[in-house]
Amino acid sequence: MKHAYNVYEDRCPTRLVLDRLADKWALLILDRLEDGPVRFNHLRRDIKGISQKVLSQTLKKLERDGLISRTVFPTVPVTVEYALTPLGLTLTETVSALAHWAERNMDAVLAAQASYDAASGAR
Amino acid sequence: MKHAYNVYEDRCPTRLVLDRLADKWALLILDRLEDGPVRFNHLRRDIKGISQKVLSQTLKKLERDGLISRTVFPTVPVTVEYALTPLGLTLTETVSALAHWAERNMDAVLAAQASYDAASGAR
DNA sequence: TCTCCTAGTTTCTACTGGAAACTTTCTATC
DNA sequence: GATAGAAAGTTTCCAGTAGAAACTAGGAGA
Repeated sequence: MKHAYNVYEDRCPTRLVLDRLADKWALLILDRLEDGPVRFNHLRRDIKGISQKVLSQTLKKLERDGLISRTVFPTVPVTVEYALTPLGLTLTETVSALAHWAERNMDAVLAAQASYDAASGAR
Repeated sequence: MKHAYNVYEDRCPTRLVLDRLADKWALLILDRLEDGPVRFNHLRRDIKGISQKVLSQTLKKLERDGLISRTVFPTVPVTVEYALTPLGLTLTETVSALAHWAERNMDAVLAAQASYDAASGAR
């Protein structure tokens, strides 16, 4: 198994992937899809604060990268379902680890921010 | 163990943390610091393509969040060393998993992009 | 007929990223 | 003595992107 790729290199294509993953909304979408397929407006409602534009842009990018699939059902008002691909599935463990690290360590981060702000404010 | 925090909620402070971690440069910096303290210009040289402005901004934010520490040595031209804090250390496993997922799965992503572009280009 | 549902696109503004130049303090070199 | 270089940034400018809100389209239901 050769590892010709190196995230520290500029021109390296892994930078493009890292750019995609290093996106708050992309992480939340991937994490939300972990439990099964979800429709557009359902995602929109679940992921509080995301706009329709950014949701559709992000979904399109994730689909292009082969991380999620888009299935259209010709129902009455057309239904579109998004789901993780096998490739996307290999990512969710890492992604949810990141999201839940934030939940677990929130208190420590808030405390650090408070003491940092107190120190620089007193300057 | 209470989990009052939820990344899917808008106003939730975890969103702030997720915003910080969902940053290409922050991830690369944390990953680069995993092996020990590094100086400013050393980081700048190692992480190809980062600008001085963004490097200093990102370091400042990570320091504020308590993930890295900044130590100034009053040497001839002043030397500044950045290192992971214990809190930051708890993140590196996850962060490097993300960075190296990109390296491992690059080929699959590039293939997916190519077939996606071929399909939509033929439309 | 009026309104809501689906899944988006469009428009506008405000913020942020990246490139390049400038700052400051000291050492070493010509 | 003047010049250049290295450390760690800050400042300036421009372009691209995020977010908010309105608009599209084609039915279903009151």
